[in-house]
Amino acid sequence: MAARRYDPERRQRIIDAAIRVVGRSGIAGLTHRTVAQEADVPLGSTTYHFKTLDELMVAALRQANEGFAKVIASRGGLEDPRTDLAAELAALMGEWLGGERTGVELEYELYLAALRRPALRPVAAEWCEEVAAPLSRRTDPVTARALVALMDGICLQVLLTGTPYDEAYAREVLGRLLPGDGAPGTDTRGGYRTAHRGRLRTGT
Amino acid sequence: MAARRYDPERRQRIIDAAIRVVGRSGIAGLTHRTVAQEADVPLGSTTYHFKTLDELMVAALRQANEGFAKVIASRGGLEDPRTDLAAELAALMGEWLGGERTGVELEYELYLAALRRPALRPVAAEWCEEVAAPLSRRTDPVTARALVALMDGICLQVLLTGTPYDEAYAREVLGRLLPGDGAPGTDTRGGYRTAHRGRLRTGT
DNA sequence: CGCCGTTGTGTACGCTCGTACATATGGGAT
DNA sequence: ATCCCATATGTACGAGCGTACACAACGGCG
Repeated sequence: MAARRYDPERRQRIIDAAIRVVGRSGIAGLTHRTVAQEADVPLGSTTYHFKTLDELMVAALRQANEGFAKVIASRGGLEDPRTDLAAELAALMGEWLGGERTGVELEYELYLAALRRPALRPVAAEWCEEVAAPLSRRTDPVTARALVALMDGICLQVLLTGTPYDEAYAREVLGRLLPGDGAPGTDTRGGYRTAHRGRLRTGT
Repeated sequence: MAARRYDPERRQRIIDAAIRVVGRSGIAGLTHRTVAQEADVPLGSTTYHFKTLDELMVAALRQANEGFAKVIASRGGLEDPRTDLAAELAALMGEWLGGERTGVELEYELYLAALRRPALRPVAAEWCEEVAAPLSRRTDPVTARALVALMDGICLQVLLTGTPYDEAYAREVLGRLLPGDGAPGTDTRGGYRTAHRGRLRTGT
């Protein structure tokens, strides 16, 4: 394994390894040693590239954010003004939550770590803005921020309580947040049913 | 259960100490030793009463939940159908977030810990239901759940990104979630302004 | 009154952690 | 070709962790 000297991708590989470690064992399992082992580099290498674990987490969170941003971008429907925005978002969440729990846990854990680690807060703020930006183009900035907040809240309820994700519910309440630009469902008073325009998508 | 070396307050004091420790140093700082020191009991005492740290966290989270439930209950306005529910909730959040950050961090950290610790999930679920229950009496269960989700999301955005809490914004978007039961603000399209009935409250 | 099992306490063990540091290496400036 | 220093590595240290386990205390029972 020698001949690893001068490895310009070393830093990147360490970040990738950190993400895998957090995905597998959570932030609690993130140490210089576990990352070194996962990346197959000596201990000194991780401490050299990232003096502190916070630094490593910042890099990992930033990279995880980019991954999520790609997922959003790849789902073109968000920009198309003819689609039902609430339905589109609800479907997106369904897809995300329907995948491996590991990936979702990973991103949320890094994101939520900002609660105690001020170093992560700017990155968390970036994430909020990045997600809200494309939504702002469909509605307005205030609504966009609220949509992000509600999506966060719904995802957390699913993840924290173990309740299964209910896409119709998500579509309904997301729709209520949209300013009355033509349709959505504030008319379904005492509980949503099937009263929805827009295409239907299978939940998770 | 008889009174051997009967110290019924011992267990409770350990829980209280655990809450203080989490408030000060976060979950990462929660160990049998730190709790023992904080509670001024020997190390063996904490391991005796709580075989595992998860067990201790469950007790701590449950107790923290009770504290929050009291805060809600003490704010009578929620039950009074004449008050503006969205404004009431926004004010409640303002009060909560305006207090010491420690307390808010504490509850959220324990709550969010359920993401990785299945043992905490039933307690987290209880909390959701406890908060949603009184809201269900004012609207319907679906709306109540959505209100809780949105409040969570807004609080998290404040806590994770460092953005200051904007009570008028919260009131506006919470109001949009309410089914059109008479008033609130889905009429303010492209941005909220001052268009609100109900009393005004100073933000944090 | 004196034994006994439940309940509480103190200490010591093995492990992993972050950190520091002395050393090796090799690309690029000269 | 030579030298220099940012890069890379291996090891050692002290601190803190969960856990185990032997021992002290004391109410109930014979």
